[in-house]
Amino acid sequence: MKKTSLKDLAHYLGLSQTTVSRGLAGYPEVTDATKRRIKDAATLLNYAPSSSAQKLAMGRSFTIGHIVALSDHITINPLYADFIAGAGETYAAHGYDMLLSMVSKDKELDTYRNLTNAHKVDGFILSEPVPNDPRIDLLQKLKVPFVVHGRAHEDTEDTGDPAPYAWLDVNNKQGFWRATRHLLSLGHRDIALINGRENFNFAIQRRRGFEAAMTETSTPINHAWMIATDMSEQAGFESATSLLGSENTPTAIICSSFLAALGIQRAAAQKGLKLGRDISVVCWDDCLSGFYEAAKEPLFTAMQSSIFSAGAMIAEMVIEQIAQPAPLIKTKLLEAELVKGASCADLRNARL
Amino acid sequence: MKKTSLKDLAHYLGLSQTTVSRGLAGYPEVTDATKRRIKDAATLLNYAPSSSAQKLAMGRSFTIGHIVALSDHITINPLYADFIAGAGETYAAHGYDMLLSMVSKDKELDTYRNLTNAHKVDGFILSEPVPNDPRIDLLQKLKVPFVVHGRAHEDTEDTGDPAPYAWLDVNNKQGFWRATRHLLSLGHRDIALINGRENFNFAIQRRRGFEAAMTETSTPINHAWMIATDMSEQAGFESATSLLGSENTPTAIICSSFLAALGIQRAAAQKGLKLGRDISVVCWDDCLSGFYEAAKEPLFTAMQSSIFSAGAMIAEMVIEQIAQPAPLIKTKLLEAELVKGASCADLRNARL
DNA sequence: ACCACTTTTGAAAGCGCTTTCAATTTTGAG
DNA sequence: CTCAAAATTGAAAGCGCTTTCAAAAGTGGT
Repeated sequence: MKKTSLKDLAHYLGLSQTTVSRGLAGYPEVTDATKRRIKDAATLLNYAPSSSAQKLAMGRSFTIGHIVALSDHITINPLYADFIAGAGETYAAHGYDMLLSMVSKDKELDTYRNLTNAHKVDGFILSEPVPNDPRIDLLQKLKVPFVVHGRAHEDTEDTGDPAPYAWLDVNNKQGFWRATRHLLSLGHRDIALINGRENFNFAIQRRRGFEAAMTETSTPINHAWMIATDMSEQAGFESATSLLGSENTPTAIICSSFLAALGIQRAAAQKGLKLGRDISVVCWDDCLSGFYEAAKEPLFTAMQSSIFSAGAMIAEMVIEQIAQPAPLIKTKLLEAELVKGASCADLRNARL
Repeated sequence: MKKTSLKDLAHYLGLSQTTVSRGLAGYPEVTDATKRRIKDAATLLNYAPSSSAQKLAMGRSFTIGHIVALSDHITINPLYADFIAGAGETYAAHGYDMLLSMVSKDKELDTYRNLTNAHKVDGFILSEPVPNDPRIDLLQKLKVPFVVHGRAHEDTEDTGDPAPYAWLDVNNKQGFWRATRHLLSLGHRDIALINGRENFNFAIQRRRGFEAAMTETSTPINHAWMIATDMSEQAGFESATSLLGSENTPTAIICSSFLAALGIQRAAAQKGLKLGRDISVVCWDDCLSGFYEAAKEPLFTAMQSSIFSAGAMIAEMVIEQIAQPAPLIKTKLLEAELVKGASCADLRNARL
């Protein structure tokens, strides 16, 4: 059976294409009665509008581009997977599609250019920005809507001030500041930091938050206890093993990922230390899906910020920006939420 | 500056749209000289054809759909990420785009239907087929090209016989048969299996390969040594710890993933056993990117089969199928390659 | 019954490309 | 030179939709 076109449908109904088109789009000038008739016939004849025709007529593509640059070794990490899952769900809900383009690093900028010029996308999401990111310059020059996940420029880090581009980021500094204050308020003073590597901005910001909280409470910082490493279980295990191995050990550890926290737990267990009694842990938790058993009280006290919903929100942001006639630049700074788990000891009621 | 259209370009060149269009597409009836002229002007004016117009005119979308169904907890595992990275690269090389749609399980079939009816894609890649997969039925009814990664039907497992749909799969049974024979040839008889869970077909096939090799050499199978568990580092660690903990231990372990092999290594190390001397390991290796340091001799003896290139090959397959006027169903069975590493002891030269 | 509105419908002009078919130019054999 | 065949170019008809603008139909106050 051949594909039914709008024309076929209109002919079948004895109406004009105009009316049918409007009816399907839900325009108010079409009577509810005819709208019904149209929709029924559409399902009956199994009609679906041709998206390329719609795109051409409307001059928009209803597609958002995500470009991931592959280096020698690919980097679609689980964080990114969760992120695009969140975005994807929102796109679907708004009738948008996601165009995922995987290209080698050297073709990256060209790909942004081509997708834009060919009108294949109405906007972009840009991930993992680096300082003075050339992609941002390019997209601004191309005048195509885009939202950055994270921030590329230092100066906007703390305040969340309007920047020349739209972004969504989580307040990493504030998050670790709060985590540190929480431990301090429980009476901890010997606090270690197992952070991510400082290639990307978020790790720097988290360290600053930690330092700020320590400094403003006149708590001495032990620099031997500040570690910047991978955000993996193994790295967490190794770092914690070394921290807990010396004679002088911290009473609490702040770490940058849930996975690392699991490693810390393993290291502690191996040394016969109990989490939340002998050693306290607060971790950053991106709420990766598939990591937790449901219906359980949280294992770790954590600064939680779902990367899935970050994806969803950023998707809303591009869609909104596309809808705006004037280029409106919005930014959004998410605050991580302190969720108390069973991993922190209160030192103020010292052993009775 | 406004977007340059074909009309603009033709006008600028003093040629007709027809000629310019043909020139850009590389048709032979256009002189090389004018072709040059056209291409130069195109780059000069920064011309890029509107993809929606092209799609409409040609009746094709040059887009391949990948649909991932999200359950409560999302499952974009690193394997799938590598897979679509491989596919994505091939798409880019052939001028195709990838449409990645993330929808909840209950909307999955509708999404296939909609994308097809709206002509948003020219074909699909279908992942993780289950027995009697409804998606396969649907796509066949819709008469849209598609290739399945893996096989849904038992009966085609062993022979690679033509099935009513196109697929690409790796010969899991043969792979583990070879791995087992390899260990047997080195003099091992006490071989354990740490397999993936048997929800999906590949784990069943691998077990069968193992059993076949053992049976045909009249080597007794110890069923207590056949474990089906997650394919994670932790699961590998735990399984190996228990295998190596009893008084009666295997001399070799075959396992279903590189990650699990790492866990086995850790368990062995903890018990003071050296890999390739005290205990031998062969693993299945999907060649996930980002897991190995470059320029190193392989850690494990493994059955290697790159999932990245599986993605690339399957992409070629859909593209080819789309190009065929008649619906041609091709299947491709990949053989994993036995790569020898440092993880296997040769028991035939017993301690001298 | 009439007029001035307000609703509802439709004809037709795009959107920017590909492609058919016809027209024009070039080529080369006689 | 001539003329048929080959090579090159162009006019115009779609592809299937949206949307402008005009026409037709309905509404109600007098």
